[in-house]
Amino acid sequence: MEKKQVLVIEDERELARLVKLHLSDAGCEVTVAEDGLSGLQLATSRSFDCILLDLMLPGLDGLEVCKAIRGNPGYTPILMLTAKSTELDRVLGLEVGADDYLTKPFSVRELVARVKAIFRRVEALACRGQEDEEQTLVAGELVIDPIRRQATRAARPLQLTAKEFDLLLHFARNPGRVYSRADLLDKVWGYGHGGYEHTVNSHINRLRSKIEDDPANPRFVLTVWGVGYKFYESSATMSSGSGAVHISALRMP
Amino acid sequence: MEKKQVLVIEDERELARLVKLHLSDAGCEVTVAEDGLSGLQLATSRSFDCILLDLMLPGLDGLEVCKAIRGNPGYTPILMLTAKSTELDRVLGLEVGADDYLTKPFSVRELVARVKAIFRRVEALACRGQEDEEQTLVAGELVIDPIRRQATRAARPLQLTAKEFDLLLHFARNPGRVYSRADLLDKVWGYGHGGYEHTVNSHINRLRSKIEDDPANPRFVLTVWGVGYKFYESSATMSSGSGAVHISALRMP
DNA sequence: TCTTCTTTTGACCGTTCCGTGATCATTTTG
DNA sequence: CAAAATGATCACGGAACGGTCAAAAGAAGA
Repeated sequence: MEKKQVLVIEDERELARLVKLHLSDAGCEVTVAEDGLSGLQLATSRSFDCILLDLMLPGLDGLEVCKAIRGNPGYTPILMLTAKSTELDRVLGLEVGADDYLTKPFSVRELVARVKAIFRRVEALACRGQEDEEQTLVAGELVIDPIRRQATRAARPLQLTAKEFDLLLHFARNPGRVYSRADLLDKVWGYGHGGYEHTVNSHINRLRSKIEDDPANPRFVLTVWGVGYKFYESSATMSSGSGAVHISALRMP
Repeated sequence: MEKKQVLVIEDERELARLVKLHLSDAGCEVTVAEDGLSGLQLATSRSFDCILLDLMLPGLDGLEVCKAIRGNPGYTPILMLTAKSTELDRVLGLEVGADDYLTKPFSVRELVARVKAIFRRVEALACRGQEDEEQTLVAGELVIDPIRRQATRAARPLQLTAKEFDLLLHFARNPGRVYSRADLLDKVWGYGHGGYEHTVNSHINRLRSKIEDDPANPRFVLTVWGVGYKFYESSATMSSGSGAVHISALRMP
């Protein structure tokens, strides 16, 4: 499984550093924003698996940031960090759409535990607890089952060849990420394969003809001019999500 | 690999002796200080790879020592030893800049494991570079994601060509720094590209037309007359200053 | 071995993008 | 204030790139 992407919006540098350190230890890829605005912009510009949000921020307030994030499509769990533990804050935080809540001072250990708990909850809902390698992937109306090596579109099974399937699987496991042809030759064909990069073209072409409605205007496998290809990344579905899981059930009681 | 230098600041002689023994076994060079003041003096007079610091010390308190060490230049990981696990470790993690903490009683085995973990982190940090390469950058309302090769302004994705994106990425990674056209040709086009410097003009122009509100009065890519170009540097005025982004603008289209 | 399916290679065409030159605007210098 | 130097803007042609299709080469199965 890819590293979990965590966004930390926190202006106290020392705390941010510490949190980043320990979340990295826990196997997360951490991005830090030091004020509300840049945090909000990051959150709306790309997808994360979890957002840690300080309530007290310079400039744009944490509550505002939270509201704004929730105003956008897609659902990312938000863990709020607050200075005071008054009932008002708590209610406010949850009302605005935070999933969990932590009051300062807290131990970093506890914070990491809460983040992990969030991931557990997401996985319990989204996945069926299978091995990551065997995880069935969903992207829009595409479903890719690595075990059966079977992909379907809108419940209709697709007749993909081995390379086509490997290609699609690799893309679907890394949505949004841009790969050069050389990268793809390495990852899908295997390292040190002296083949022509043009070969990739051909396979992309045939893959598109099978999975796209209109291969000339692809919706899944997109061309990045002068660089390579990338797979469509839906901001509305979760990275590991099976279908459009609406996670209001993720809220803590 | 050279032996790691560890400083142990601990007044209980028996514990200090035990810790020293096991850390030496683990291949560390251990120095012991028996009170806060001498520990602090040692920590500031020469460099260590890691500091074990007891919270309860005669004379100068552990917290004070930690703060004092952090007040000095340089960064040494600090592992704190605390007596009770209730309020203390919470305060610890936040207020002062400890990297990790252990609550007494602890097994020496665990302590050694923690110290090793700290060294792992430091090393991972040192031979890092990939993470920085992949870091998403934020500059005002611009967000630049190298992995996806996608830049957004106020959550709206920008359609940049390969060269335009590379140019922007190079600028964003070195904000405030002035580059001559020749520099940019070297860095973005590649060393030994016999092209005209005027080419850079053209690309800057096109880039501006895509990322600037008013390309004639650019806010991101600035001209330095007679020299070249530089990227805007966020200053203290950034969060509230000219980059007045309305939150409503951060709604996804 | 033969057949069939898959993969690779090659050739052609359309599109996009980059580099260049000409021209206009702005700043600096004398 | 004028001339010179530098930068901005724009349009165009060529080159690089990607898409497409078909044929050749290779692999798998009967």
